[in-house]
Amino acid sequence: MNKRRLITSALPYVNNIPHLGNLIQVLSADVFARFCRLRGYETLYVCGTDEYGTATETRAREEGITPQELCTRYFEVHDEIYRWFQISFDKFGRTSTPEHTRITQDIFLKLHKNGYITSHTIEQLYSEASDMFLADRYIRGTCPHCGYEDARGDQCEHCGKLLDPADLINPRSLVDNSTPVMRETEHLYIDLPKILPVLQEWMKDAADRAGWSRNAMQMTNAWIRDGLKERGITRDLKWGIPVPLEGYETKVFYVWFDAPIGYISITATLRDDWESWWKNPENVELFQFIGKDNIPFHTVIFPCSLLGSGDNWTMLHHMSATEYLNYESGQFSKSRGVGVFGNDARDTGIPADVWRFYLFYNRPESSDFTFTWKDFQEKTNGELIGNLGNLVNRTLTFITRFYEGRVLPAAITDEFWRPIGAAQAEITTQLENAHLRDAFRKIFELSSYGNRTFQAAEPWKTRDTDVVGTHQLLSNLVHLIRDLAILCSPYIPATSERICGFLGIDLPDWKALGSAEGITHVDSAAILFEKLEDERISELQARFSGTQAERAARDSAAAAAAGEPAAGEAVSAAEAAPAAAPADANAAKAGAAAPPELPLDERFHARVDLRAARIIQVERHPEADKLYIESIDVGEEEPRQIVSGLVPHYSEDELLGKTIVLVSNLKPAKLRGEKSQGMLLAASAKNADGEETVEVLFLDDLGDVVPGSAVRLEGLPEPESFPSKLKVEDFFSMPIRVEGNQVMVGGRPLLCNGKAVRTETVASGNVG
RNA sequence: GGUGGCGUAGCUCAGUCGGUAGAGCAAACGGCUCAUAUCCGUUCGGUCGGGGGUUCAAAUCCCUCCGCCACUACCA
Repeated sequence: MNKRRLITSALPYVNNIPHLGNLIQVLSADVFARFCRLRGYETLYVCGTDEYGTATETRAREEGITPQELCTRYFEVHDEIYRWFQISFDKFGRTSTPEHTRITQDIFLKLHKNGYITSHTIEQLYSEASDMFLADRYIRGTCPHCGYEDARGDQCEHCGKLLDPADLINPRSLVDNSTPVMRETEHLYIDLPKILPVLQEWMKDAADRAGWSRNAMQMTNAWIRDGLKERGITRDLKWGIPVPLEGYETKVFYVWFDAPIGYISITATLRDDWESWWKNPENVELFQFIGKDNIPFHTVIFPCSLLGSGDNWTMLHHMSATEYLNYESGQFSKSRGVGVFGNDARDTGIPADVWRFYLFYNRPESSDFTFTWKDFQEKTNGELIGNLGNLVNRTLTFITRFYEGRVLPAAITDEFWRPIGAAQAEITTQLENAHLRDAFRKIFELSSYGNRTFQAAEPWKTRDTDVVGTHQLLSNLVHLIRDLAILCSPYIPATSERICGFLGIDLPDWKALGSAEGITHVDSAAILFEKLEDERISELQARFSGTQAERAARDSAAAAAAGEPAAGEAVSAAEAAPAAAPADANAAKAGAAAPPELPLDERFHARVDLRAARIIQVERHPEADKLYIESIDVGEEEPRQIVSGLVPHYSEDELLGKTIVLVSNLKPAKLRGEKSQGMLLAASAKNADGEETVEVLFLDDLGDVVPGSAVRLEGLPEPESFPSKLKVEDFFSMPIRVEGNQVMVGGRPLLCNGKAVRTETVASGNVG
């Protein structure tokens, strides 16, 4: 009677390592799949790496290996991480398989046959030398905006502007160094507007039947309301699925078209009867677990591909779209390497079940959630250990110690079990709806109920006066623990198995809930989890702060600066905060409320994040007389661009290679069209004739100043974080003075590397 | 710029169809000793981002402003 359940989680792009935020989707589907199996549904959970596309092709080219080799390498990284987290895939596959090619081409050909494919001719750069069209990234040339000579075709790394490769001056091919020419090329498009009526027909009952999350509905409706457009589905690449159509032999499908088809093809690599899952809507329900950034692809584009093919596909039933997991005061970021990644979680030595516990206890189900190490510690110690772990431990040790481990049969009493039955029914319903977090919290309420009962009955007092009654109470609790093991097992499977081991049973299925049979004896009991101690948490928090590049820099700096441990500490603490710039609510409130009351020096210190930075490139602003555009190294992964009005005062050579003081958390601005991510500090004074003297604050005389080092006021503690987008007015409202060649704010000298920042020519004046 | 989201207790988050603002943690106090300094109970704590509107009644619906985030755009 029950339908079979087909479960997917979003295919991770193979090119990078998943962080905790990404893992939530995979883990969510895992919990749901484990629950479905325990409830007796015939269940299939598939996932795998999404491998085709420009990103992997380019990366492989850079590393001098084939895309397939690159993908295999990364596939193994993914695979290993998911294994460590005990994800119970029926199949974790990949998209670079013959099955994938076959099914993708089949769907395409049917779309084509049904008139849902159009073609348009566009102009694109072409390499005559290599006889191929060039993807945007394979072209470099001079940026028309900033004059940078090595700008990439899709975006200039120097000024950050998005480019059309056709705009590049003197374009050249990265493949063969030839000069590409414009040539017409024809690309295929999927005609979404034409499929729309079919989509709407399907959506009419699909969405409310399965209760899509609100954000999924909103986004989908907004998409459709704003009008669907034809979307290009081909690219002039090699690493992809060939387009099986005459005249398109040199093209492949664009990765977003084939990626979701991976769900299907990966199933096909697992079993020959894959169509009994994917072309069987009468008997199969499809549950998809994704992040909210992926919603339209799964509710609009992919369904359109399937519907347009005309086959009788198993369509999306339930859509579970999680919100974002943020990290400490910022966001997880793959590109910047901020946060805790799958391999990091493993390297902490904290067991997978503890991570699973925390991620589900706080699953961002209806709004974003912020991961903090402190909260991780509190929830683990308080809830997982203090509540569940303690109930298991106190009950089992009690029954072992005072009853030789014997458990009474038929220990059911209505008073004890009725609330449990009600709670279990609720938990089951919530799990059916994939409300994984609410269900999990309810399970912990049930555990708390056990602790409360234990406490109220005071068996340590009654075991002599009411021998049988007390033994019965404990037996009841043992059966409750058995139930908790069942309920928890989708979330923390290894722990459930251990608990069952204590009880001398195999993990029962869902039907065993509420029964008093099956347990006669407690075999053993052991501590389930180690507490997370303060020192360990502080250590992890420090270790995983900042970007991965900063972590590496910190490690090497720590090694180098062995003689100055204190300074090393200060630097690492300083780097931790500003990298994760976006201020959390607390910091924002504090920042807004505090300044007027604080004296100038403290206010400045709390708000302005000054950094040492090295000028690595200087050039004139093409559209301004006084402005230089500098590229500077602030110890971050990417150099920053700043613009400063120093042309009348300094030549390019006088600036190049120098180390300056940067206001690093200034809100970025555009000066004459050029992005400026910060401001360098310079002192100025007027001489007797009214002429202005300007002196940039150089740090080169202060010894080896590492780019990115903090520049701080003397004698104030390092702030925990800074405002991320300090307004210019704010900054200028806090005057920096030079007095006696010493740079001061509110009477306090400015230090870098433990030495005072000094001027040479400007003995007194203002800095700005 | 467009689209969507978010802003609720010190912290992290719930709050359904408009009907007396909730939980957990933290803090303070009390109790217990089977248990990993664990557990149980009590208390404290909010101008629901600001302002306006609709309504007998607004965290909830409408308008507007502020702040933050994501996606997107030949915006700079």
